[in-house]
Amino acid sequence: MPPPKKPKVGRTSLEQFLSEDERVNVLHFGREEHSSDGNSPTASVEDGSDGEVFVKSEDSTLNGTLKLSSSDGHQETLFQKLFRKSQSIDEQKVPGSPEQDTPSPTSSPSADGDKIGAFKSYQEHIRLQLEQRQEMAVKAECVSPRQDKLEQFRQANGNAFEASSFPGSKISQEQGRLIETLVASALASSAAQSIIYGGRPSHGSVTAIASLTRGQNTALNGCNERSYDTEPHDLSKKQDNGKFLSHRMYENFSNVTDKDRLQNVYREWALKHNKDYTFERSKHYLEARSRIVGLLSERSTEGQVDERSARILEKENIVHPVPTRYSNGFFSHVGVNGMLNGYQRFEQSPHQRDPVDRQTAKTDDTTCMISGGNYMPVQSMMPPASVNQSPTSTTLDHNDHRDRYHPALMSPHFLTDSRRMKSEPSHGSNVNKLCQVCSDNASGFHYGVWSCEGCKAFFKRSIQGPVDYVCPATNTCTIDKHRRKSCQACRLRKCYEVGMNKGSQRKERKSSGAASQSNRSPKRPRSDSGDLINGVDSSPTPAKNSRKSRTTLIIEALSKADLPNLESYHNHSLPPTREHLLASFVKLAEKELVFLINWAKNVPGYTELSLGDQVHLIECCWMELLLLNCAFRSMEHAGRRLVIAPDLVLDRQYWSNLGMGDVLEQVAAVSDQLVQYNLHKEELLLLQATVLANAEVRKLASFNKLHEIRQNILDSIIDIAQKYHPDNLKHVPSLLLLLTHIRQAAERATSYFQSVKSEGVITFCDLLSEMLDAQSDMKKTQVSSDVS
DNA sequence: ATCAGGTCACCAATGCGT
DNA sequence: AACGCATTGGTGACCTGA
Ligand SMILES: [Zn+2]
Ligand SMILES: [Zn+2]
Repeated sequence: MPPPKKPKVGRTSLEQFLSEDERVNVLHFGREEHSSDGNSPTASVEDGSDGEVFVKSEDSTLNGTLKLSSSDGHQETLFQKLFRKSQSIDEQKVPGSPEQDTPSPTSSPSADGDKIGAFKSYQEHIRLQLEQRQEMAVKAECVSPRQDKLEQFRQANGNAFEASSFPGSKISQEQGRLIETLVASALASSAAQSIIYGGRPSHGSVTAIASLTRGQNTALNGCNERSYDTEPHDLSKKQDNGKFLSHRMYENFSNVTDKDRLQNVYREWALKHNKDYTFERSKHYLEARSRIVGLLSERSTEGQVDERSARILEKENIVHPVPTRYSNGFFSHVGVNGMLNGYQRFEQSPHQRDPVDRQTAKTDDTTCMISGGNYMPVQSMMPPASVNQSPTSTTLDHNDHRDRYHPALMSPHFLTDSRRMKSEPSHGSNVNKLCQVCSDNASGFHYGVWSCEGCKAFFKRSIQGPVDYVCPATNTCTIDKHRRKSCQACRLRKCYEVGMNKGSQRKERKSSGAASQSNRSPKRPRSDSGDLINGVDSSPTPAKNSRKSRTTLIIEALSKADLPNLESYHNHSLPPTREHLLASFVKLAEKELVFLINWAKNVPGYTELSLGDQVHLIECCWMELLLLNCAFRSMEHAGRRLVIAPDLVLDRQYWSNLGMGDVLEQVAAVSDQLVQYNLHKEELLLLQATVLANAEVRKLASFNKLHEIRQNILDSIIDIAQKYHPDNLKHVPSLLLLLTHIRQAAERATSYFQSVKSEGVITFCDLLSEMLDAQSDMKKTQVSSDVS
């Protein structure tokens, strides 16, 4: 028996994803309604004497970090332009914020002076602030702090913006469009940083950036009739519980231990004195992420990433941990009695899995636990190191060999099931065609893919009835002719991965057969196109045409990997309590995650990023993508219902049952906006890709590549918007603005998941746990590496 | 001819009784 | 513990109809 898995105790909630800076900032934001004295040491957006708006901060390094974090250095300038006061952000003015009540470490003892003294005084400064805010929060009432704050700000500054605000203003349409675009990009970037820095090693810029976000949003409120807000939904509806981010964060923050606090403070301080800070990962980064690495490393249809990841894995000597326990819920739908022929229930006897399908069955005395390696073929890209040699494993079931063959003894004789000899496909057109799922001989073009009878039937069953497959290993099982029965989950995943689709019919395939060489139609529905477009760098062609065609290729690639709408199999006979809903929710999230990771591999260029970067991006944005998809699915309900899954549509009244009512409100509001923008499916695909490509702004190892990907996707978005919304110049920026809300919602949701996980009531599967732990792990390692 | 969907022999796994 | 038997449910070759 595998040892029971220790529940990983993480930090409990939002604090997990907020840097000290951001906490402080938001806390302060919440506080200001009560103390309008403006005695604010944190950064905030304020109007200057003549309508000028600038960012002030306690932090003298603010401007430096802003520059550092905005990759091209344009945003500050653009932001200034937005408010027509190009001189507004004055580098000299910012640090010396006159309201500062405590000297900041950078303003008094300089970096070259007594650093320890500086640190201590800064530490003390933070401590005082914390105490102050704790007091303030106790006094705080159940009023939406930000709403008041915004209203206050609006009243104070409305005129300044209205003077030349759009619409119906003196500003030309082009100017208006430009401003919108700039705001959108600035927002997207700042929000990106907010979440990233929030969950990870903090950075001095986050305060300013968070403020920028809010400031811009608020400013926009004054400018734009669409009335964007820091909340896309009606804040007045939320006054009843009054649990806004700031308050909740305060609650969580006040639980941070002194040790954590000091660590954060030190980290912050260290970072502030290191302007050349670059984003680095621990060398054990990938080790702690075996599952996502496994998924990312799995042989894709194009098989590009595999050699590299294999090398990395080998170098890092990654051993896939044995999955110890899975949520019982995952098996609750496996048949009436939980019986599962050919796929033994893992929770009961993982070691009894069909020995035929084990690559390493010959080591059955030591290796019988299921691990990713067990299912890897020798020629698999997964290195041998991934085979778990856990001594804790039990023995294989030898009684069940019967007519089975040993993989090591594979021979044509063994490979043929004598009882069920398949008659060879006689028709000439299918000859040479292999099943794209299992490489058996394809019997035809089924569900949009060349596939064998078995995979066709398997997919048919999967889309017909409720299925709830869970991979007992690491979602990296090899699916081939002989092992396709080993793991239903991976088989189904592979089906989707190669493009199987219920609705897909073969259309323009007239001249099948021998004519395959001659008609090189640009629409290559299958894998060969993947290889072409996965390299974003296209051959030198006329710019316009290549961009157009690139858009087509990108959209084709994204469509091919489109995320399926997975069923939740929520038991509707159970009362819609928090636990039951959450259990289904979490279960669904894990399944979606698997598809998500495979989806990402189809984003053109993604697999060319370093493996570490791939992991990092996914970790940053997985929840965003899930929520964005949810918003899209829910479009037909106009914000009143959320389609968590096709079989789980939640009415608004139940949203709070999940304990994340605010998150769902946000998602629903975004969904509603998507309806207004008449979002097309192709646009969604590109937005998803945008979220992924924009998940990190700091210099990753593959920074240039990522930048290139991002640019290409943005080009495509613009192209598509012109196609579907030629009249609406604001369409693209509007969509990008919505992403900021999605990011915020995702931030909240992730935090909430984290706290749910730490409660221990609901079992989180390993992949999800890994994702949730990623932030805190990275935080820790970063802190230690910073300190050292 | 092609393909989605149905059919059913076959098989593995399990539980129960002897 | 070993065995036979019944039951359940996944698999895939084959069938059917559009
Ligand atoms: Zn197949
Ligand atoms: Zn699997």
